[in-house]
Amino acid sequence: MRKPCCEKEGINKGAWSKQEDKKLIDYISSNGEGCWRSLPKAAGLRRCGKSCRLRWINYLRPDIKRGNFAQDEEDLIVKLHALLGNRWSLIAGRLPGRTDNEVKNYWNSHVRKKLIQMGIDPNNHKPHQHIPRPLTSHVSQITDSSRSMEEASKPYNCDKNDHHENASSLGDQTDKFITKQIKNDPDEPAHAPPDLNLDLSIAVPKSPKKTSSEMNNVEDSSKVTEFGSGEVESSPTLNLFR
DNA sequence: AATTCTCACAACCGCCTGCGT
DNA sequence: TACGCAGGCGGTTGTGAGAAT
Repeated sequence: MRKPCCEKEGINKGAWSKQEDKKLIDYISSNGEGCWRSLPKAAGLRRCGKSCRLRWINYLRPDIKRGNFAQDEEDLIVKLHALLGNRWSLIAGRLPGRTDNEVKNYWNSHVRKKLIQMGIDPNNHKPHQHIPRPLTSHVSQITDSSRSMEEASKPYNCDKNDHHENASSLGDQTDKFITKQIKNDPDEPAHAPPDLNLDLSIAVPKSPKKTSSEMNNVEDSSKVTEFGSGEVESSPTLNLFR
């Protein structure tokens, strides 16, 4: 039997109040992010440490970008998802000011539907076999995506410093991993949109996480590691951005 | 105006990994 | 090497707001 991460009794759950937010912000401002387990008590919060961490990381951190996703952000999410699958934290790491939870929610509520409407299976980024694709709208959307992608790539190019700053803080492994996938295939240099800032150093993640869900997704993982010679190569969503 | 439905998003839960002992 | 703990991650659920009937 697994021990609970914290005592359940006397612990608040659900939405955070402004007072709670303030306590958390005040505490972290003066003490920094420390031991999440002991933080609630020290900060005078009746919350689980995990809950505090989540609240801080996803909503209270000063560098969080709130609001709608820009078209370029959306395009980037699609591309990264084609590369990485449901590795939301890695994807979020490429989106300055965005959190994994936010990216995940956005994917599930917006992007998934959009891809499905376009006749693309959001899980593998391949065309649905049995869902008839509305040709006209599909084409128009592709055109639109291609167009927007050109624009989308610009900010990442222009804002390289900003992006790099973010990337460096979010783990070289992610960057190295992505870069490897892209550089893996010398014959397909256009996997990453030319202007997209996926220009990162090379390395293989030392121990790719194999969660149970990923085990179910072995095919997917292999696609990622074999990117360039595998099926992702023909990913329609990636094709959209070529 | 009231009720039902749908959607978006905040938050929780359980599992996994890394690290210290 | 084995074990326990803390942090991190992804999947899922709960809930409130707005739309539709």
